Amino acid sequence: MKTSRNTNAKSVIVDVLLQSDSALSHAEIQLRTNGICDRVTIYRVLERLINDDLIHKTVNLEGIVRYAHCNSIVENHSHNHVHFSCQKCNLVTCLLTVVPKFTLPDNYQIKDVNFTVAGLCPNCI
Amino acid sequence: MKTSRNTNAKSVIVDVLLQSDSALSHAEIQLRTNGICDRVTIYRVLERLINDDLIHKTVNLEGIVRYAHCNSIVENHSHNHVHFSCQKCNLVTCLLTVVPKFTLPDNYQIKDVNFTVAGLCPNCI
DNA sequence: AATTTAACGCAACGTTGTTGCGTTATTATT
DNA sequence: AATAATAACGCAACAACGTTGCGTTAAATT
Repeated sequence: MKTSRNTNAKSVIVDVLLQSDSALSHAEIQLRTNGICDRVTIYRVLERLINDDLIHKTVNLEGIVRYAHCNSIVENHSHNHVHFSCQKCNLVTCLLTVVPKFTLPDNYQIKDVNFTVAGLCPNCI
Repeated sequence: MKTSRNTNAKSVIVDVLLQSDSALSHAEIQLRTNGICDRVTIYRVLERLINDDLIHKTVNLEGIVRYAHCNSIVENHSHNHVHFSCQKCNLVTCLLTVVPKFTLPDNYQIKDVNFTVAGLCPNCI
């Protein structure tokens, strides 16, 4: 069985995400890790962290992928909350309390979800 | 005022989208238009069609952007329905009847929305 | 301390999307 | 129907994003 090892790159990237209160793109993470590792490594670490369920991935309306740390306080947490993408300051934030309600037709099997709402955040109104 | 002209590329691309019952990526549209125009033109036409509100854009969990024709039957239609992205057949379909309910905290101003649910569609279960 | 193998760096590549510019063709006007 | 204005086009070039292969490094286990 493949075990996930603890490496410098991994812990630094987790820290970067923990310290940020908005979701970060690969490029933004690369900036904040200050050349601690290769960009390919960042992609691979992010993939690993998603598998470990330490972070989750979200996509805004332009197709830009960002990553956010998971809410580790909640035990069996999921990622079905709304992500708000501000069109002015460009920050993407998790609205952990906003969980949309919907029901799919029969015979659809849900595995994952991405809810993004774009507009103006309170700071930019 | 800039008016949107009717061109061959535009009508062919609209037709391609009308004839498809799933949302299509730029690459998929390019294939189906069979070299009728340059790939840059496709991007520009798609942008125009979105402004004309003839099509809408959706992004799946991997950040792949796709386009779907709008439901022209409904007058003041919006695009707040769920898009289902099947992880097996890779088709992205509009579930026009599935409109999630949610309420944002105060002082958020919604401009646009993207709801994507990934999993297995009825054909692939 | 030695072994196993996950993780890494580097180079290379493919895809996606954008921009500038000269040319073409649609639409409006005469 | 001919002319004028300009939206749309093709082409070339480029930037950003993401992936893969391969030899090397360093965690974790024995």
